[in-house]
Amino acid sequence: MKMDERKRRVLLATILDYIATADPVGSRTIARKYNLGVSPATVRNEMSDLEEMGYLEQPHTSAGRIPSQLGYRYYVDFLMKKEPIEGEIRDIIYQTLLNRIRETDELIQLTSKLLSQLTNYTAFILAPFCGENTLRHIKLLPIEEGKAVVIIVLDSGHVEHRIVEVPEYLNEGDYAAISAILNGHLQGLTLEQWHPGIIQAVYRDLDRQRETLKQIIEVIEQSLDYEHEQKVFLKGTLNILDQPEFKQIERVKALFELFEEEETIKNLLHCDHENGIVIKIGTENRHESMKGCSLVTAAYHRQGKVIGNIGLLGPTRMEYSRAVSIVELVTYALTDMLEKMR
Amino acid sequence: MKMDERKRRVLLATILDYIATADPVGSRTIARKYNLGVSPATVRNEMSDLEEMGYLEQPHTSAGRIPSQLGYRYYVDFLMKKEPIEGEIRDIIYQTLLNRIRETDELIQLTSKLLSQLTNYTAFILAPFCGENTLRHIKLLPIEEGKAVVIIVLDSGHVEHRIVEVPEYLNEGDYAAISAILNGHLQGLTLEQWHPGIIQAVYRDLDRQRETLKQIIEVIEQSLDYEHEQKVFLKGTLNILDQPEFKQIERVKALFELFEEEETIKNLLHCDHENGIVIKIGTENRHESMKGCSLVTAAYHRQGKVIGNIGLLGPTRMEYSRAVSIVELVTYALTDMLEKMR
DNA sequence: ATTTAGCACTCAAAGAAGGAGAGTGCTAAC
DNA sequence: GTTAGCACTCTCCTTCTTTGAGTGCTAAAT
Repeated sequence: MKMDERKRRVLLATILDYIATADPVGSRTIARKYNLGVSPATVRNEMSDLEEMGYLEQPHTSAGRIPSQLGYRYYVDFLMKKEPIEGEIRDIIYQTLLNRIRETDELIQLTSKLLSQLTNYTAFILAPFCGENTLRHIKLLPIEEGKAVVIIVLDSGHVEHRIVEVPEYLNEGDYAAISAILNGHLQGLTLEQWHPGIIQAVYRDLDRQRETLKQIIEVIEQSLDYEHEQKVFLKGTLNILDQPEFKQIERVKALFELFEEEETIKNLLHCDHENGIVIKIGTENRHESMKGCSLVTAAYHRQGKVIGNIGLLGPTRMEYSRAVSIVELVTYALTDMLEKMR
Repeated sequence: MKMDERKRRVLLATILDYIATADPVGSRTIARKYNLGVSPATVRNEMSDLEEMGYLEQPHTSAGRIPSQLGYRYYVDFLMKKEPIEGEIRDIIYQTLLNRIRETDELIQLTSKLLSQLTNYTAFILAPFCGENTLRHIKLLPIEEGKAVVIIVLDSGHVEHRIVEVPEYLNEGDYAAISAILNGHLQGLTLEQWHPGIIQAVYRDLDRQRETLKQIIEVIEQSLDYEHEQKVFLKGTLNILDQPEFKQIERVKALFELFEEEETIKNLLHCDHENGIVIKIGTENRHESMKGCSLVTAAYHRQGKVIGNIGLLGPTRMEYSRAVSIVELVTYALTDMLEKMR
């Protein structure tokens, strides 16, 4: 069977109506509301064809039709028009974010909240990945007898501190010496560039403090490694509860449990964004609990390189056009803001 | 009407059975399962009396009885025996926590997770409050052109860092000078002890860097103030979904929304713990969304002073005896751990 | 004066029966 | 190719009935 213009119009009308009402759509409704200029009977024939082609399905005979996963896919790929987003929303986004470009984490936090509020779906953001981290600067500062804090400054500009235990007899000179030696050996290196020789060189230069050095090296390692991990920000989970397809607690629970698995979320968001936004519908997400959910994902950039991802999760019946427009807008805004923070 | 021994036994049996099954309890069940040595008819009379006294209620005539809020209250105050907790659980608690006494936040995080896992309810912990924070030490370190990090060490041992923008022309001497001046004026003071004179003194000593100082003073202020705020740790929210009383999405949503209001949670947990554990049943929590929920709370101490609270939230039909025992155990363990961390 | 057996009564939950309504598929006419 | 007409299907809603658990009351037993 071949797709023709009228079939496309019927499919589009069915999908739009179902997205708006969540009720199976009948031939009468379509003929009346979406003035196609044909009678319900004709629409009926077309719908029957569309069902045979796999784009529509019937919950049971004598209910209307609902879009199948394939139907949504066709819609998203060929029929959907991007919703023109009012300048108002663009303004809201920029105004909300512009005042908060001090700390990356805070910015991401805010962006994900904004995204979920604008759409009433659930927003994910993968925090910016700054490539292999190299160590710019280390400093060991005393805080009290037996305790010190290691300040770790990464090349990305990220700063971190960790508390370590140190011998009580250390004096100011010792602190300075330890800092200097660590800087001397480790500055400018990524974790991958470390090798036993370097660590041994550190110990050789200051063997008296072997125990302390060991601890510090460990926290630096953790820190380089940790920053290498992309944090996941998640907002608007409760929006799910407003969707009629999530009336049964079991589905909600399954999904919420999924939300707690960071690794899974990352995998869901990591896909090929060469050509911009990617939409994954229902089982395309390859995850039992995601059945009935769609995910709109995008990537944001720095200097032309992908550094993080944005995701928006809703029911398969989600308002794709609006979702895509807003995700796009938020992605641009975030890219902008991160550029400004440099 | 007077409470007598047999009434108490009937009430206890009803409550225990209802807690175990979540089904209204009939006279037959009680007479049979909880061998009181009397016939169902007698039990029926007693139950009727207990209903009149307000301890039991009927969902409808010809259902069994369920405990009223007052019934639970009587149970908790007079009938409940603490469940003897096996040493096994004590061991689990200590083993889990002992390896993690490096960072307070991590310890609290882990403790709340543990509490929720052991009980299958939702666990809250208010992070330790360390009294008015005084500033022990400040240090300003350069990180890159135009950026520096302020390291703030509080008297509680807590360390924090914040990034500030600085003029690009600052040299090493300037950094040292700024650090020294700030330390000189602000060391050992709480936020309350700050006054305009002190701030002016800082500016007088280093007026050239007025802009930088202003920023730094602001972050110190934030930091002292922020640490003054008690963070709320929340774990096991999804456990709620396993309870039959939370079949309707609306109730779940109301409760989850409550969970996002930190202030409200704090108010719920802050109550008079002079005599140990406090149990608040249903509307005793004075919060619409908490209808049908009970909260077992406790306080943990340092040097005899309350520094934080622990809460466990379940349905009013919760296993109070087990909950209380475990909350008690976890509270002791946490107090212990924090003592060791000093 | 309690306790208990007996029995009528009540009520929710579960099932059965019967429209109503929305929607379909097919056929025949346009 | 399109459409009117019509029989048919299936869910949903309502109403009715049945079932069973559990009660409350009364009168007899202890």
